[in-house]
Amino acid sequence: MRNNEVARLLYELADLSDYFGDSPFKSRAYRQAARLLETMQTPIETIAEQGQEALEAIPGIGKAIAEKIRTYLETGVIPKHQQLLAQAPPGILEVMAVPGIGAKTARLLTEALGVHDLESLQRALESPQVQKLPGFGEQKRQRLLHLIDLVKKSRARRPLGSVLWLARERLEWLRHAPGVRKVLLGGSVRRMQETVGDLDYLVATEQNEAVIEAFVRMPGVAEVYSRGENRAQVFLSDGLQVDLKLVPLDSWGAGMLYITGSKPHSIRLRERAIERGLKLNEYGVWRGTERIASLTEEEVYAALGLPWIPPPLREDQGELEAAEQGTLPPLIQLEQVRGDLQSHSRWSDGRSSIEQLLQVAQSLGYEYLALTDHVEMLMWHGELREVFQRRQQEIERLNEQFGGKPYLMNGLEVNIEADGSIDAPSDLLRRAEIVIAGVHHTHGQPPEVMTHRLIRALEHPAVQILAHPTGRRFGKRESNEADWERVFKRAAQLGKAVEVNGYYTRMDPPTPLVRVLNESGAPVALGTDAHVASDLRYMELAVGLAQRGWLMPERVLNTRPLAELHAWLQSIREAYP
DNA sequence: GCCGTTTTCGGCCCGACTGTTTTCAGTCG
Repeated sequence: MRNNEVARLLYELADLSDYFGDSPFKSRAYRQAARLLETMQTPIETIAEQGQEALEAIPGIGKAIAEKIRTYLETGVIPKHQQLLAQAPPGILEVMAVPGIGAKTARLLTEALGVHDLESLQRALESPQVQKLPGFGEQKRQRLLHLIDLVKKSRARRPLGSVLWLARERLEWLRHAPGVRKVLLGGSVRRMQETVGDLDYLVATEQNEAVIEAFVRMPGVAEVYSRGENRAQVFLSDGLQVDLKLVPLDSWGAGMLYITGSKPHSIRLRERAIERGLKLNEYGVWRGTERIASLTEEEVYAALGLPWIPPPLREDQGELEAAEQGTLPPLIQLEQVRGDLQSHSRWSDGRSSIEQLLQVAQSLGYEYLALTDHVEMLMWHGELREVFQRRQQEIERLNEQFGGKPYLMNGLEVNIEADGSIDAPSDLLRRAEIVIAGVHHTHGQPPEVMTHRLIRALEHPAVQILAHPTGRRFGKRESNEADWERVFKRAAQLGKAVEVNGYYTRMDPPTPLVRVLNESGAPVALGTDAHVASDLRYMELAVGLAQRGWLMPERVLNTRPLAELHAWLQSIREAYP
């Protein structure tokens, strides 16, 4: 699947187009097409095979972009992109990535001072000549010098799970700051997007100055990028950007909508307002100078003729159409989850004891917890069957001691070998209460090979759940490629489940594939893949991801009471003598 | 560059902040 690489090129083309002063609507079109590609479930090459007309049929892609995509897939380059890249200074895209340097400023710096990358930008800013440029004063010079360091430090998006809980601590800190009436953590975090570029907070207040002052003095702030009456932006010492937006209390709902985004969702809503002779901004919905809605999100959506749309769906991925037709799905909720279907203890590579896992599961109010230690790692503790036996005894003892609250399931996670076979002996597979299978080595096989491998694993009679389907790890490994529609459909035919994995560096499958999984009809297992007891909190991430994939509670195994879950496991087990 | 039961031409979301400016362009979310 080459969607992401085509998208990256289109983003670059957009920046280059801005740099050379082309119409801003042209770069907007490039960026929209790029975003479209990133969120598409179907490989763009599959669509391109059906001809250029098929590409042009995608809304947002017209003749010119279709032609570029087709040429890229055939030749590996987009001529226009190559041409602009050759004409532009080599490192200009990283220069334009510095906050505060856009296309115009970059162009000016290049033409006047030969700036072509971060190094030459730094030298130019340290030289006296820069202040002779129009619009370049001492303040701007200092500010940009600071920001270069920040860019070098870290502007990459981070996994949601690595910032979510810290972001909430900051939320509580803000809640108690003087003058704060209401506070919300919005942006991609509220939408439960798998990665986060910055933190966005909304505060309702009548004391703007006091709140802004508290915000920029918050612990961990390294750099104040901007501060005004109604908003401020800072960078933390680790490079993370944090934005604050202030609204009056009576604009709370409109403000929530604004701070939550996503941008394409907001733009669609504003266009919708215009169609109705209205205007939408962060202060409300307006008919002329009269404000007709603003207090709650529900009210604002209603003024635009729509029901409230849950934040994880606000991506302009069909949610507005569904809302209009009244077909928004009732999404799975965290409170409906009765247990966790993947966890690891010290019996394999986990760092908590089974009892520690149990205690956290109990504090979460779970009915059950599946212990799914890696079968090949049990051997670290001795002879495989003997270890399995001792582990089973410990599980039974704890179930007795705690009265089955939560009930511990004696499960196993097994490897899917390169050819799709399963690495565990059949007698152990029969004794395990739940068996999940995942790819842990030989990643990156060709899609056809991986497709057969996963389908063969699903067809193994002992396998009940396909774990972390694509194998991606943020910052380490891209998703494996396969014909996911076929894999998930096969799972559905077999009545077997596919996992939505909430471990913070996995979040697997990615959102677009959760949508494919949703369409397939296969049962879904939510698992945290906990390796420490506290990791069990990642269930929230699994649920968020499931919501982004439009999953409804009845599709999710974890919403079932233990007896029903056992019945489902048994129904699959019966085919395995 | 895309798009169209008002349009195939003329639109394309809306507002805040910065820095330097004698009223605003550039940038960003």
